[in-house]
Amino acid sequence: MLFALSDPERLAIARQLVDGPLDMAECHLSNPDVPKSTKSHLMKVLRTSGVVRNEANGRARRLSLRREDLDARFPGLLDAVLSAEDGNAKV
Amino acid sequence: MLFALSDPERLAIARQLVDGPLDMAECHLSNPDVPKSTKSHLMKVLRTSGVVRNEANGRARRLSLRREDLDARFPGLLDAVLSAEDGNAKV
DNA sequence: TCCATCGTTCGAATTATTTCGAACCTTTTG
DNA sequence: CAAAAGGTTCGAAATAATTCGAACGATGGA
Repeated sequence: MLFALSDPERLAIARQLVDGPLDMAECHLSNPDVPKSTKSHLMKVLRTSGVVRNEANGRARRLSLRREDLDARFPGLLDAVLSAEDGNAKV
Repeated sequence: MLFALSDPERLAIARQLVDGPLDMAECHLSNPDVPKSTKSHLMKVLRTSGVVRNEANGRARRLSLRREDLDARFPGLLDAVLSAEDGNAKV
């Protein structure tokens, strides 16, 4: 999990999900030109590390933070990570 | 910082320093047979990411957690990481 | 002084991550 | 039904991180 969030792009994704689920297309990367396979891979890392959920939603994909699971397993960690340095710093 | 702590060995080192500074030789790795250059490199990652301090102490090296600095920059993060899952889980 | 101790740094080899295009799948729209 | 939209997966190439031995530096003791 720490590894998944140690990448700025992945951390930024997690931050976008803090206010509720988003369809993949609504999740923005810092560089809007990365190919979809790359974006998909970023999601996969977040997914396999247990940070996000990724369920089919029509032809889209609904992404959501796995808050409960994470808070249960690592209390305080997610909050600390997501709030760290107001989102603009290397974490 | 998250990256530095996302490695189990480095996290274990950080945990050993939570109760106070230690000389490098007193810091134990899960595998006691790793060469010193490898151990030194692990420390370097922790050092350059700002997690630990490493000052000369005679011919030894005194390692210490940079608690204040880290708590100031990432409030709650260190505590959450260090206490997560009682130290035995992948974080 | 000379030598052993405790670590660091360097470079090369290994291993792991990231990145991207192409092929593919499913759902929606025309 | 065909084609477009939205994503996933696979494989290969490029990057980055880890690992280790060897060479080095400083300190402390004989």
